[in-house]
Amino acid sequence: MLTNRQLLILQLTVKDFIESAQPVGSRQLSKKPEAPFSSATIRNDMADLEDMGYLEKTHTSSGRVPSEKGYRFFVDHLLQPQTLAIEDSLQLRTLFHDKVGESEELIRKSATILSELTNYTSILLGPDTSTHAVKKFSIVPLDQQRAVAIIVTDNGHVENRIFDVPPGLTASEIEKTVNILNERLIGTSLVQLQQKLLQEAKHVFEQHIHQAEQLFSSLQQAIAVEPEERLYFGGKLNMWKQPEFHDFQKMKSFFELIEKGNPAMDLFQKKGKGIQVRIGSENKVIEMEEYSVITSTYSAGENMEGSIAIIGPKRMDYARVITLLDTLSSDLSTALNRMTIGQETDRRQDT
Amino acid sequence: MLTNRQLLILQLTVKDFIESAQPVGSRQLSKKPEAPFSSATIRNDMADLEDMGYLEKTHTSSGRVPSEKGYRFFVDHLLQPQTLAIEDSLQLRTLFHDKVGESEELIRKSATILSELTNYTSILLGPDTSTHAVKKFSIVPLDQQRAVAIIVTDNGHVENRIFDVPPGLTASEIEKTVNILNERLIGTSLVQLQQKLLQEAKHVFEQHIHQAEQLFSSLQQAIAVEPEERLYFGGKLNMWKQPEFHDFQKMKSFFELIEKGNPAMDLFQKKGKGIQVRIGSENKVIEMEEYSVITSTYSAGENMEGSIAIIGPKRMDYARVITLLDTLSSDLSTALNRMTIGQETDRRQDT
DNA sequence: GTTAGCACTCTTTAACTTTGAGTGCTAATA
DNA sequence: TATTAGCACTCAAAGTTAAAGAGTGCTAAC
Repeated sequence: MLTNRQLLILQLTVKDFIESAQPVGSRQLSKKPEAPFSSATIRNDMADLEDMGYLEKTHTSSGRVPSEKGYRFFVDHLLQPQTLAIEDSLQLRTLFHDKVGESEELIRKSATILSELTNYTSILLGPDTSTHAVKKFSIVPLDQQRAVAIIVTDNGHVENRIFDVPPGLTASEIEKTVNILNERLIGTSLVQLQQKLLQEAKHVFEQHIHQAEQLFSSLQQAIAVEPEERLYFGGKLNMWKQPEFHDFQKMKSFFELIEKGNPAMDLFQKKGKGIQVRIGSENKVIEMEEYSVITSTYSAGENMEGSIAIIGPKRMDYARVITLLDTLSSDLSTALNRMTIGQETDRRQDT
Repeated sequence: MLTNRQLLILQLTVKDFIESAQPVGSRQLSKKPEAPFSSATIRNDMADLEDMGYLEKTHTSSGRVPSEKGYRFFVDHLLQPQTLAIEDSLQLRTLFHDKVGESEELIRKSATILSELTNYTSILLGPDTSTHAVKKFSIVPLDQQRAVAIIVTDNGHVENRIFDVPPGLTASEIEKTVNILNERLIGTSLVQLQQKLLQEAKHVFEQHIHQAEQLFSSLQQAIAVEPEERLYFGGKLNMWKQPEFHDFQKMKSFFELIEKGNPAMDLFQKKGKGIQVRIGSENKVIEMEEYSVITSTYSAGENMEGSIAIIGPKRMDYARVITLLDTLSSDLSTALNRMTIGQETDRRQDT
């Protein structure tokens, strides 16, 4: 369908526009050594490419700009495989240099570095922690009315919530409560906690504890760990490093999009593994029409998955971001998996 | 020094400018029923006020704009005491309706509401938690190499940190460790923790625990609670509701100021109690010249203090913000104090 | 099939004009 | 003496016009 020269010209046009953010004209292209054709020749090819929908003009006599179809073709067929620049991989490496205890920390840092490296906005979705198993319960009374419930999960995450203690409950009864919880509910995943609490622990409570109902309902509330999806942002402000966003209205709407969170931009509509590129309206959301999103996934141990997204202008440096995301997500996976290996062995010993 | 009419005109000028964000001219003012003078009269007075430095012109034939001196005079002498609008106080009240367990939560919410009510950016500085006393220690082993150290303070705050466990340490030894910590260090404030750990607990460790040194240094790291100043922001984006910030560069520099955190803007240079107003260059920082800051303090129990700041354009609605801040800070104080009363009684019982 | 040449289009920039709100000053007025 | 009307003047903002520059499409020559 497309001649070799047309392919070349399309590629050069997209590349040039990605760099310069300016519509590229035939004369300009013809000056490049990679395109040793006259401007007229290029003009003709460009006209054809425009007819086929790969290029667009911003106005009748302007240079060409890639259409979404053009970007899509570029990403699918014209992307030259790239190796990570040395300085990039050095930067990435620093992430794993000083070892960090909690996975959350590592993920947060990844978001930051990614945004610094790309100059786009990065959004990391943490793995769904609700499948983590409870390692230990603890209750610390604060005063007559209140106590802190603490849940430690097997990945080292600590959830805590303050709750009301029924008046007159003695310290020994609280101790008993903790014991019951620990006996009955250790190993339960956070999602199942509510349910199991009812099934396994309720009757035990009623037998042993004074004022069981009140305590129980308080506990139930405290234990209701909301399944908050954890989003980590990097470089929220980066979009204004892009010239096409040097504009008040655009920045404003971008921020509103970001701050509003995922409702509008359901970024992580994961279909299949590997790296996904969504260009402009491929995001299926009107607010995202001006942006491209590149996503990838990483694993954090035993069927726990997180996602990485980079959001930038359609005129994004796809090649670079893709390789960057590729290596980061695999590095992140190994690092996070190593963190949980210990647990696995450990858990096996427990049973 | 100033005639009554001049005072009136100054007041009206400032008020008008605060509302409209437009330089105010003599003719415009003369139309207001509050100023039943001819434009020429007003013009003369304005000229005088300009000579005295209370007003400025943006260019030779423009209307007048308050100078910093003008704002200062307005705030000090011309502010009419205002009562809180009903809808405002209703909004504020919602804060305290549904009771929240942890003080942090309440403070965070205050920041949000304040920014919504004012359309400016709010920054709340949480009380210095490092003086809180430890209520309970706990250590939960995760696997052979790692464990979580948990510290609960008497206000219900939970600090946790993952640390390395020296290989070969037994479960009973960990239990012993926790016991030692709880025996020796409960009631210690977080600031003193490091020091006391060394003084009181080190020798005990050496007597009872195998591999004391390694464990001890791990613990020491884990316990090093950084004295992070906790800042809570509300309405970071609000500045672009102000017309004078409908400008790319200004918004950008405002964000950089905010994100960079306090180094540049040491907002909470508290001098004296009560409400402080700092206008433009009174902030002593070049980056803050365009902004005014109004601060207030609240108490969170027994000589623990937090601060509230509202940052907006110099053309800020001082009257409203001041009353708002006044009532919020006192409401917040009572709420937070009530939270800690229980503890006080409780702590007395302990000793 | 490629390229040179040319007329044409459209944006961008700068220069110029107009309009409107505002000022300062002077002379008249209460 | 304090206020006001009147008038000439200034300046920013908005609109208009003109020129420059980059690009296109098309035709004819190579």
